[in-house]
Amino acid sequence: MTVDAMLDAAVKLLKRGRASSITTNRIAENAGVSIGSVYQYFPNKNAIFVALHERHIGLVAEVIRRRMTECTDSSLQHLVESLIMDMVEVHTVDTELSELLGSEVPHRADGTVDFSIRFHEAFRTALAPHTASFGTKIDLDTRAFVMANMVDALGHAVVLRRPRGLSLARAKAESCKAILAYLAS
Amino acid sequence: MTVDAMLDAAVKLLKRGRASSITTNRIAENAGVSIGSVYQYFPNKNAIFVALHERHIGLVAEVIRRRMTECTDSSLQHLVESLIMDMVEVHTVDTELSELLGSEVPHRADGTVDFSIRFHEAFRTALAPHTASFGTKIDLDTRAFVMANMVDALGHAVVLRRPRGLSLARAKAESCKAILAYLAS
Amino acid sequence: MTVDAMLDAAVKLLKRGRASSITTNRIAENAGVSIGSVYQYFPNKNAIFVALHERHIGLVAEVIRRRMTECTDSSLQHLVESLIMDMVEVHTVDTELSELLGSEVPHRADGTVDFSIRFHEAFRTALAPHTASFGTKIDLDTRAFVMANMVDALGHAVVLRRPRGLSLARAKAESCKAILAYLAS
Amino acid sequence: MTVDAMLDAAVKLLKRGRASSITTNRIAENAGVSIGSVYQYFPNKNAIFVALHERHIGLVAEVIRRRMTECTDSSLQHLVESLIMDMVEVHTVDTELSELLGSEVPHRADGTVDFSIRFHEAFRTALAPHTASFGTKIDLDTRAFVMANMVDALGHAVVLRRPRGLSLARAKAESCKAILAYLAS
DNA sequence: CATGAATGAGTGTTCATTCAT
DNA sequence: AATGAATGAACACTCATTCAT
Repeated sequence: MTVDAMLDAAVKLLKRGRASSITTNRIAENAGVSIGSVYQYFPNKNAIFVALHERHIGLVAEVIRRRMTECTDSSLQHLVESLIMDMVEVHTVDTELSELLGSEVPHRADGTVDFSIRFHEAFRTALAPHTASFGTKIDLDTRAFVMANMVDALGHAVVLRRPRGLSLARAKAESCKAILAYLAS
Repeated sequence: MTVDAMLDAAVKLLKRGRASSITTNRIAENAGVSIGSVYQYFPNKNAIFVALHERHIGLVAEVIRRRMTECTDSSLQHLVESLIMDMVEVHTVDTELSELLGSEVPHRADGTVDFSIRFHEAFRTALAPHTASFGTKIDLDTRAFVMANMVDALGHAVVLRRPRGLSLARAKAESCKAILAYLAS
Repeated sequence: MTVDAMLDAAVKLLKRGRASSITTNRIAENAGVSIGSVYQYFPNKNAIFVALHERHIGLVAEVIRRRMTECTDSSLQHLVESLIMDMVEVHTVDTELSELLGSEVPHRADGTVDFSIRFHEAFRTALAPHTASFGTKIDLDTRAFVMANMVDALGHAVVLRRPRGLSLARAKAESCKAILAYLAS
Repeated sequence: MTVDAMLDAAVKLLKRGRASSITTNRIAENAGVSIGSVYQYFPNKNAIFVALHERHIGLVAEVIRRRMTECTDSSLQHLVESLIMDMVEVHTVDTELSELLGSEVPHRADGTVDFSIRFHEAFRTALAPHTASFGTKIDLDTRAFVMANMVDALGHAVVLRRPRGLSLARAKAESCKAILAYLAS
């Protein structure tokens, strides 16, 4: 698919240099198509970045959504562990890209929305069956808000900012522990 | 100070448009100085962004460091509550700027380092006196890693991504509860 | 050819003002192309000057080389007279340009090499058949060196620095006489 | 003398980089004075180049003029040999500078005049006593024109463009031979 | 659909020059 | 006289975008 070739080219360039050094012509060249073709599929340069984000978020969304329907009847612990596992996996496939999408590629005017906001509903729904096991009665929105942010932040940090000396397995386990501790509180 | 006028001009422009639409000439114009003067203080455009990050991080760093020395003899709860309060306060002063610095201003090649990495040592030191009250014996590095990321993520989320319906006070309290729950686990 | 239009525009500007007052944008404008097109054919401004030199030197080189092969069997006198004639002719076509290329257009870092060095081999080869008629036995390299410099210097001077009162014909004749006198010595 | 310090600084920069990379600020810095002081002595940048040429030409002029008055009663051979010696000496003191002044420093709008034109009168006067020894009766202007150009061209070439394999002494001797051969013809 | 030469507004940056101190 | 911060016009060059083929 041509579009994917272009996005891949953009990713390749993103990894090579600064985001600001990416040009539409270079994307075309790296994708093996002419610059004209790029503009057949994208109205402008920014649309390429939007598509890049969307491709990445789409991946995350699918994984998360699938896991949540899968875990409808599972324990809270299983749900949390699965989610962290998924997040780590998704970001491990292409660690560098995950980092770059977060830090280099502009995403304000993208219409791109933050993880915790985008998946708020999903987290709400997933947590609903487990309200009984919460330590205190707190409305679901709040729980979903805190949990989503923890999953997002720890999922990224475990892959991208883990201090040497802390193994991946331990970091994942610790993240789950933290989230579960919160939910149980 | 001329430098500050330039940084303020950069912030002003950042709030108006896209980061990529900022030009050195516009910064000069908005700062009320000539473009030549900008280049007397900054070697190139990127240095302005670096300085912008540094000014912000410097603020955060000072607040955090001060609080941590202040809380040497306080309870863990007081430390955590103070930190969250500080983080929220720091990002409330200029919510929009905080958002922008995170999402729009490039900071990979800046040499700018992530919050949890930058303050890892500080968190380690601050947690050291409290190991006794941890639920399980886990090395300090791990605790500092998870806590720093929680403080960072929740501090930001509380100010910038709080769903309507969740008050600032509740969000702060919930964040503290989450962190303390983790430390106690 | 677009490239030639650009070089011609550069020449035109060179004649109008100082070399340092030439700008790439003005070259584009005068050549009737956009600035972008200039950079499609030249990597930078200096390359335009290099090309300018090369176009001129190419002309000289062709004329000289052709004459030398033509004169393989001619007398020394015929060779010298032909060369001076050629040099004068080449610089008379565009006297002003010749002057400018020597005095205004930078040519150190061009990789551009001086006349006597560039054509040293050609002169050596052309003189080889005539060693018998030299007054003294001096190695060819030395003869070629002196002769090349005389041809270059006098060829230019005759066209560009002839004092009023000295006709072109007389100046040419005198130049030939000087060179032949040297070779016969 | 401050002025000389500035000119020396200009020369130093000229040797280091391209002529176009010389800036008035860098000249000031290298001369150990402030940019303001540069403009106390020179009305603009070009005046610095003019002064540079004048300092160099002044040297040559003095040497030549002195030699010519000294040689009023000498033989033609002695005059020629002395002149070539002088030219070579003058350019050997600072070979690189001589090269640069000729090829890099702009000198059209300088009012700077070419060697053969500037010293035409001097050569005329110096040759006047020797008309008897010329091979043919040719007017002095013509003789002066050809000789001046030969002295200039060969004087430079001997120092700056001598092929390896040709010693300085041989090159000088050959140059004299060439000039004398011309005058005797 | 694809091409890629051409476009030209706009960018970061330089540097000759000024002038208040 | 000397200073050097400040100036800002002007420059070389880039790159998103178009459009005739």
